[in-house]
Amino acid sequence: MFSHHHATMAPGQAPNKRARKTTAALFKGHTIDVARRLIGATLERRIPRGEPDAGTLVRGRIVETEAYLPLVDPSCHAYRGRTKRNAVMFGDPGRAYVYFIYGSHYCLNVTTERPGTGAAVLIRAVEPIAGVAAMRRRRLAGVPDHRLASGPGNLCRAFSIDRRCDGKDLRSGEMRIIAASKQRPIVKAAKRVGLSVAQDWPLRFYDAGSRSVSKTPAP
DNA sequence: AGCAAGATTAGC
DNA sequence: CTAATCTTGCTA
Repeated sequence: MFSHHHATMAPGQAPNKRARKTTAALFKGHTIDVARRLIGATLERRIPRGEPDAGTLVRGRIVETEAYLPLVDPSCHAYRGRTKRNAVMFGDPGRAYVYFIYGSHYCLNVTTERPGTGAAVLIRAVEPIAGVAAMRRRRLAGVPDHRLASGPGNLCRAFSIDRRCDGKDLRSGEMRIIAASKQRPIVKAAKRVGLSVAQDWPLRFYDAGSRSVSKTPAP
């Protein structure tokens, strides 16, 4: 079916040195920089076997993120130390940290900072690029294309992301993030959503020109 | 073992 | 504005 020279290369991965290098650099540096840099990057996922649309490549352009800072941020899941749930936050950067919330939703994060330091960036919304039909099948009827993966829970639903994805390396494989190759969009900052502490910290970043940015609750 | 809270969402 | 829904982590 696929003929790759390297066994670790995932189907659909560009065998391009420059692209790989840029992608590796995506997760380096401070959490806030990573959060900004992720705007305009591509989230890509291959729908797992045994599910509807298995094998389909689903893709979206990241348009909204939130930074959860190391050490000083009381709203960061790592703030009160390492637990079973947040363990991957304390591991290597560039991994998926996926958690379950409110009894029904998953949220996808990218781990940041060096091993031993817990921090992450929440991916809040992507603009669908490919696999729109597969996304739609997972979502409620009547949702317009541009809102299929808008909001962290909706995004995970559309991309079939759940706790099985926790700890996965996002640089390659069936779920990965590819750095934006061309120009970066205008990135604006705002308060993070849904918090009870550190509510005013301007650590939410979004593409001001995208319709796929999530609708935020009124202040 | 029991319990309260939660990085959300859809529906009224 | 609020109910839904259940895992996690903390306390006893």
